[in-house]
Amino acid sequence: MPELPEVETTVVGLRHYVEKATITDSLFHRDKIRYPLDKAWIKKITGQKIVRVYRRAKIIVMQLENGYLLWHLGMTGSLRVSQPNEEKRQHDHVECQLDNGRILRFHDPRRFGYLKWFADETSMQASIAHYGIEPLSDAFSAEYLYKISRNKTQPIKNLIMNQEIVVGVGNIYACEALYSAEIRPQTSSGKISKPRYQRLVQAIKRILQKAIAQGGTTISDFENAEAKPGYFQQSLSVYGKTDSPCVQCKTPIKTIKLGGRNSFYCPSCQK
DNA sequence: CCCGATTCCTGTAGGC
DNA sequence: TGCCTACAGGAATCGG
Repeated sequence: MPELPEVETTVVGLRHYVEKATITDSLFHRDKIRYPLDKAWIKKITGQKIVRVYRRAKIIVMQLENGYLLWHLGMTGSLRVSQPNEEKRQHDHVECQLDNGRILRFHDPRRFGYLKWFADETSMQASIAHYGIEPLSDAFSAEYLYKISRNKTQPIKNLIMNQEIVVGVGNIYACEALYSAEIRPQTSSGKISKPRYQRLVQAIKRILQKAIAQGGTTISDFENAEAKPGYFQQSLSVYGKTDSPCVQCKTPIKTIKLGGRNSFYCPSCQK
């Protein structure tokens, strides 16, 4: 599931091939993925140079000369740059031909991802205005989480996965960070002390940074801009490890459902 | 306001 | 071996 590290890995990989390249043609192979793909966008983006590529939350933003393309990878999406001679694959829903010969391809078997086009910065910004702060910024601190969580009974895992509070943390990294911080995922966020939030914030930042350095996590679908998998799955301690011995204490890893999502934790290490 | 349930979707895994 | 069902979940939306 693409979370912040996978999106960041994709953006860094894309940059080299697509920044300063011009879109010469595009193909939409479906009427919609998560949201409708408007064929009128093709005319708008043809002939446009890709000025800049960056990440905001789990979104890949491509600034064009006359607007913005926003890509979301959803659950199983990837955005890659194919060589001119590479065949299109099944589930490649969007293709953009670039003037350097490469082809930008959006691949997404489950189609939870999306592409949106905006004509100006104001409308683009409005569409992402609900997003919270970036976890790798200085604004993401123990003080911030402590303050925002007072009087909340919501489980801490749900809180840190709430994209209106902090962006980019999904199921995998939420589980891993809570394990590292020795906090059970179901703990009431309002009952967590500031020192424990300090541990959690540091764990989130450290794990996200390490995962970026390892090119993200590939469980089944994720591939980077060059169609290569990540390596962070080797460093996972609890995610997907139901009944496996905890790497610290050998206690079997437990699974519970929180907010409809599987949550993995060590009942001995995490309190 | 806040919570959980539902929806979108297909590849994969497990049971029989 | 093959068929069927359950499950995975990001995020928008809906209902209590």
